[in-house]
Amino acid sequence: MGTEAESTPDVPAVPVGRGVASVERASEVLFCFAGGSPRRGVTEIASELGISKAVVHRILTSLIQRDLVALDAGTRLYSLGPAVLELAAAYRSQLDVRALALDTMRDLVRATDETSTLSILHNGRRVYVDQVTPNREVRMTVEIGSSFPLHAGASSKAFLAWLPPDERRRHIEAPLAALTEATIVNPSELARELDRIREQGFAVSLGERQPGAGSVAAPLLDDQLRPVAVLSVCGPLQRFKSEVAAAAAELVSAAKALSRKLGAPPERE
Amino acid sequence: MGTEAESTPDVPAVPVGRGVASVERASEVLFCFAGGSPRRGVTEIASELGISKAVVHRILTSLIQRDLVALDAGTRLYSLGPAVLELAAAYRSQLDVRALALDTMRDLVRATDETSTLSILHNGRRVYVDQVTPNREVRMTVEIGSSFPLHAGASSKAFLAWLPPDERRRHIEAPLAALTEATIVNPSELARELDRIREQGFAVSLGERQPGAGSVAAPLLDDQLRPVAVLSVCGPLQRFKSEVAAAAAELVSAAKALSRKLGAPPERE
DNA sequence: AACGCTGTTTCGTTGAGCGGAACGACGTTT
DNA sequence: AAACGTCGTTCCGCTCAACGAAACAGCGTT
Repeated sequence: MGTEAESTPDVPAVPVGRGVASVERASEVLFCFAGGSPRRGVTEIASELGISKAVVHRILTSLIQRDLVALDAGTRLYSLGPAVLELAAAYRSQLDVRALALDTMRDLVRATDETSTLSILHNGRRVYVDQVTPNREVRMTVEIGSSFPLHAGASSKAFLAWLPPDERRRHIEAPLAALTEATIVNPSELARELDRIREQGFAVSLGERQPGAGSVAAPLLDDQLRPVAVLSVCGPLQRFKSEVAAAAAELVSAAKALSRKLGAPPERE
Repeated sequence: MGTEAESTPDVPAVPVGRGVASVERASEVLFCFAGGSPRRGVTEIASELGISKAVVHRILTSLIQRDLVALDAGTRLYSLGPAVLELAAAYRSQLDVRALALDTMRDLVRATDETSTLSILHNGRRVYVDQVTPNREVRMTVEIGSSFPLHAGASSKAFLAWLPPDERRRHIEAPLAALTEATIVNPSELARELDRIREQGFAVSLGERQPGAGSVAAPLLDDQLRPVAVLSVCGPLQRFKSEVAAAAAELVSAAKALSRKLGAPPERE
């Protein structure tokens, strides 16, 4: 029986019943395209995942039928297929946080004349799920679907600051990579920063994640006060510095209004 | 033995070897979220796909482990998970046509001051894979990943016009839904239009797919002269009407340059 | 309190999927 | 030009993992 204190916590907590092995292998195959070289052969995949060539080949054949994987007939190399776009479009359109936040994001852009973004937490990283950009010559844009670590940038820090203590600790204690010169890489300094963020209700980053970009971010909290998503306003660092205070004020009131719609109790003051 | 003239050509032509049944079922489960209600229960999915509840449950459990599917603990309803975004981001980043066309699209936007889009063919429909928008108060935007039928709109017609005759015929003979008042729904009229498009080298639509939107579109052709993707310039109908000729000229030269990079032979004239 | 509806789990049976090995198609090397 | 290496693909008998009917367990409703 023994506790679940495994040495390799690959699958953190799976109290659910058994799944289907071949489906999980198929998922592995899919994701091996996401990280690493985009076009790969059967042998390469098989050796990387430690399963037989025949199995990889059969799985790829199945995935091809649904266009989740594409086969270049010339090179005999496999890659992701167009159907993943279809799934992603469906996911985004049914993501209720996104639908809920969209109008507010438009308002934010109107009020600040800077870009507004929405991020969710996924797999220990932060992923952009939406953005609204202003009509300006110079404006900031992000790549929807791209992901970033949780210690750098305003949106990431906002997540960390409102995550449960144990999750927060896990991310702080991991080695903190310096994405830019401004990234906070000292764990105790980051911990202090997170406390301050939580106190003032929003996070600020000036080039911590990306050089030349600044942003303010605040969480959307559900009824358990867990951060469902993070809303941000961001722009080119140069001009954004002077806009931080104003943007933060708009942002915080927007985030609080959205949090209430998500079931968070109104501020007690 | 009998020929493969089945009554239901679900899988058009699969000369490849057998796949893995459970992987194909898992794909079915995934896609059932893409069409229809976004949040569904085990029983609903099982009855729709005609497989047992236990199997659906196990498949969902497997997909959850990779975040391809998410489970709302409260309602016990399943939906697509955030990992599909990850796959889509990977797909888009490795789509070579997209990388190839991006600079040209930026140039097009600069020259026309209207939105430029890139579409690919998938599953008998057209899917937007990228767009570049101009810095204007009023501008057109499309939803990346959303898909449309092949008979309405400039980009769709451009695909049809350059598809092999049999594929073209298949799409023309199907019932043509009127997406707007301007949609061409008469098969023979559409056939004539496609011939004209092919002759002049680009397609024009004034509100055929979406009311109030106009566009010109031209195909990117590979060495087999097959349409790999379609490039378009589009904008709000009101002002776009007067820009059609100029936009078309820019578009056609851009599309020809890209086609050459894709291996298409230079124009013989 | 009994019903009807979920999602979940159990368990014995069986056929689907596994994988080692053979095959065939290229490209490179000798 | 023949031999080799390497790739993707296919074959086929064995095995165990997935199947599905049925039982179970929560809910909300009647």
